[in-house]
Amino acid sequence: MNTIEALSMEELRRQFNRTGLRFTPQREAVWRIFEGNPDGLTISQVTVILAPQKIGQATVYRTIRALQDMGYLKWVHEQTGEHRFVVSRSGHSHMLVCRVCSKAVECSDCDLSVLEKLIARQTGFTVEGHHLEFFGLCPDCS
Amino acid sequence: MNTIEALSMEELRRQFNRTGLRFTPQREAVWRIFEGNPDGLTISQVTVILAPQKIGQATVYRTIRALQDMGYLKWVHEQTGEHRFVVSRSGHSHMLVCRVCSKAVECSDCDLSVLEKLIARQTGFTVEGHHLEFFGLCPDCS
DNA sequence: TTATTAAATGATAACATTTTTCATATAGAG
DNA sequence: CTCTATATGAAAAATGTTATCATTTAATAA
Repeated sequence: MNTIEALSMEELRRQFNRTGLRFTPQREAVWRIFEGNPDGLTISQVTVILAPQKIGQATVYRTIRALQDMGYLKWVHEQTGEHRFVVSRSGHSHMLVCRVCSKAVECSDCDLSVLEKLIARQTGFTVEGHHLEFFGLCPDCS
Repeated sequence: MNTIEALSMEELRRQFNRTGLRFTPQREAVWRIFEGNPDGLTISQVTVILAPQKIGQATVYRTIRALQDMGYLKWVHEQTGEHRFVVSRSGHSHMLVCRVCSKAVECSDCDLSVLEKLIARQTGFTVEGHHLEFFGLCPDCS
């Protein structure tokens, strides 16, 4: 579903540097965790995984926020209300989450522009964007 | 936008009782707060408003959760990450939130069924539902 | 390479949010 | 009116997030 090729570490470093941020071993470690877990992780999960490497939770929070700001991570809602963060390879996209196994896939060809125009006309709002999340059952859990 | 008539207190009481829950003065007070604030409130705002009436925050939490489970409240994201709860009078609907003044309106004629079918075909998922939130500028803030 | 410096780190504290506990009160049913 | 399971409120506990600050270090430029 509209997947662009994997991001190289050097590319990611450039993305960080472009905005005046530094690409540290800790940040690389956080990114690797997400790359290795396509269905996403909560902040607390990442914190636990990286604790043995002595990477503090403050760093995890800061890095996830940075990756999110750069558009490399998207979040979806957990049933618990917690946020789970998932790697996003396409630009703007929506998440589709399995209610049972929490598998998450990205779908980016969902065109809501027609809907946005309709809503704009009906409400008088200037619609700037949206957050859309689908949930259901993945093929394995169906 | 597809608004059904206001919910009477007796009706709300029946809804509570139907699920084995009790309709208490505290729960009525919480509901009244939401009815009087169409743009919604965060939990902490409700807590502050009801503090003089000596309604504990635990009760606020419990009541909001119940109202949410019954479908009478929907939440939208605050820029802070906090949830703001808004009365929902139509069955399924989407929220449209102003980035500046936080005005929130509901729009329920957004038909995503076509999109859901498309996604189902592309991913193999059984799509059960979605959460959709629009944001932008309300007419006053444009 | 090396020096410089602004940003990042991690430990801790501070803060905020949410849930639990439990003795007491009370809504709803009979 | 009585009875009982549920709700309440106050406080504590648990959980989640942000801020602080001395120290380290990535990136830049000499």
